[in-house]
Amino acid sequence: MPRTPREGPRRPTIADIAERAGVSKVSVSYALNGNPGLSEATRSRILQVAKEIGWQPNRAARALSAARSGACGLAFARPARTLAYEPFFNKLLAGIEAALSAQDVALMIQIVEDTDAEAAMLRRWWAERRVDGVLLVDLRTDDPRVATVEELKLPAVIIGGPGHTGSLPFFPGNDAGGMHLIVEHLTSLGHRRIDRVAGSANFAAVQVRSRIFKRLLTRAGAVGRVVGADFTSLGGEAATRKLLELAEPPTAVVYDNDIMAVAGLGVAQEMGARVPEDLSIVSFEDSILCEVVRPSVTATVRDVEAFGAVAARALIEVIEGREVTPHGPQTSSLVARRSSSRPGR
Amino acid sequence: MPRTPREGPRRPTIADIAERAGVSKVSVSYALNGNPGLSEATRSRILQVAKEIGWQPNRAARALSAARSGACGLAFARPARTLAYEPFFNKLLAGIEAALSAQDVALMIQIVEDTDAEAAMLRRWWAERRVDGVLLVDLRTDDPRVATVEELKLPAVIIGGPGHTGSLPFFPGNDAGGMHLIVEHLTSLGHRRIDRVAGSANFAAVQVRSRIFKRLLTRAGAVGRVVGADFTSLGGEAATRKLLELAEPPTAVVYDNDIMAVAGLGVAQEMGARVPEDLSIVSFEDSILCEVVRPSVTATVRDVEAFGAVAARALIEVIEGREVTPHGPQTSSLVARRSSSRPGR
DNA sequence: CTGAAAGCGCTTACAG
DNA sequence: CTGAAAGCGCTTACAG
Repeated sequence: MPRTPREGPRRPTIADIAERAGVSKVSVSYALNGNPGLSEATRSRILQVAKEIGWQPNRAARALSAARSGACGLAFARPARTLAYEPFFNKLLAGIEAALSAQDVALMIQIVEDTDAEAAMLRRWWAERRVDGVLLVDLRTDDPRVATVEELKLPAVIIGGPGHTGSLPFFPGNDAGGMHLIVEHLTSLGHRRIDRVAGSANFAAVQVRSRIFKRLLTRAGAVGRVVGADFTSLGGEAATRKLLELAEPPTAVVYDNDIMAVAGLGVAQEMGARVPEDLSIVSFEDSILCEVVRPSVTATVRDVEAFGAVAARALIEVIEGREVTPHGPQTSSLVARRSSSRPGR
Repeated sequence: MPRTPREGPRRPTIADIAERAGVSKVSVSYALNGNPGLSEATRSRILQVAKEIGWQPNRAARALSAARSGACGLAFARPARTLAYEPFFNKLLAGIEAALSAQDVALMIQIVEDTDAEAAMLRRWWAERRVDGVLLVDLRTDDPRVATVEELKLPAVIIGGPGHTGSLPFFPGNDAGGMHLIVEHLTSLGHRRIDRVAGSANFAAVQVRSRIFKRLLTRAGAVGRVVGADFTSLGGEAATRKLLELAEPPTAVVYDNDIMAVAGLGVAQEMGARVPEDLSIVSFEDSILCEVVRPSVTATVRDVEAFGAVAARALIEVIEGREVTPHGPQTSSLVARRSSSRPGR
């Protein structure tokens, strides 16, 4: 006895449309794809029938003949343990997703441990024709993904940069601008000893921030040290402790993300520092974390959703072989909250 | 001039394998799919060649002939504004993703505004043969998705329940158990007036919690009111304000998620209530938010990642037409932090 | 303006 | 144990 698969309603094909409209399958295909060479009357009749019977393209068939999957991929390299809390990722995902689905492109996602695993994943997606293009996030300074997509000629767009982007189009996250806002905020409050707890050093964005941070401090006649951490709360705590135990502790600390900033705040308070009187704290990247702690944390804000949407639309351009219009960095702003004030009061 | 598509390396097909191995394409297909009826020698030679030339199946071709996409879908109904902060979603996603990719199944995701849009999306995925099955999360009491997948006979698994699950397999999130832990914690501390700030009333899980909450209070000889909110910080704030302004304010409040709990904590403190001396606060659902605020917030914890993985594996069973082994609720535990103590001290 | 043919890369019966 | 045929549902040249 042949196995009886679950049936469910029948899914109409272009053959059904052709039959009902009294034309060939080819004409149906032409009408559906807006191909010229069909009378307006025929075309609209076909489209009418397609709508009536609720036809939707079989994606596999279309992909096979058109050599296009109609999907884009986002492989996200994060150690499993850092996954729970990711406002940046969520917003980015929402923006990408919205832009893609508006153009009827699906999004395929995969979470991997590191960028090497991600490069392997990209290779696999390519080999399986699963995706027409990919978005690359969290660009590293020595990033295997760039060479991989270049080699495969897989359409790709980098969310991040500049630097280390190879020949790929990239969308800078305004690291320089954000850092500028923060240093300006603190120096104008009177701070002259500003330290920074940086994210993982192999992130391209972190290097950009480090460079601009030094330059801005010098220009403002201030001094500052940079302690490396890894974007986690534990890293933020350890780095903060180290800084506050120095002979000449800072009057302000800048953190490369919200989670380290909030962790640093907790440690500072435990060590008896009053925030902001003894120590000002500023986070590069806003989130609800910065809002709910006491004192609330001053932070830079950027429209991450829009950022993701712009990059996703650019990827579609690349896939369709069009030129990508170069895009300036995201605009940032600074939300001054209770964790920053004039030093020593 | 024909457009020259970007070339890149060539992707080998089973025809290439067949040629190099000196067999027919059918034999290759048999070998690749572990189909019997091939000598061991032939099979291993074919697999060897496939590996050598780096063959990967063309997913579109396989999907078209096997009527299987090799992908599952997760459409996530959330108003855009609540998207930024979602530890539960992130953990669930990580668990689902890990389980699926371990079995070589891709994950397709889509973010939509509400469950009606999600039902429409499911219908579309089905019509396009984009997915072989779907995961349903955040089950509502009047959920259009259940009827939709039943009608389409689209394999589906519900993350949540019991109740409102129709004929579909479901994986309960242990709402009863979590609530039990919380009420037990508070009553054993001596609380007798325990209120609750509930999540959106149309969530099936919220209704389960409400029912068990009442029952447990009665059994413990305690009293309590339930104020509805919507899982957002604004909702949590308003509800808390309302409760604390009552003639007989509670000595403890239970919140249906971390974000409302933390928002409630802030409001309570602003209103002059000392936490936990005047008011104990407990969150149903732990997250870093509960850890970073002062006082830190007592919360119930469950292994959301494992939860997602179990459900995803069950979906694969359903897709393959096997019986789904019924699964008990997740195990929960309670992390007692600083926000809860004996009342009135 | 319209249609018959070929093909995308696989899998699934079926015959030897 | 092995292979030739047919077909999945589309699209893409090409001929009328």
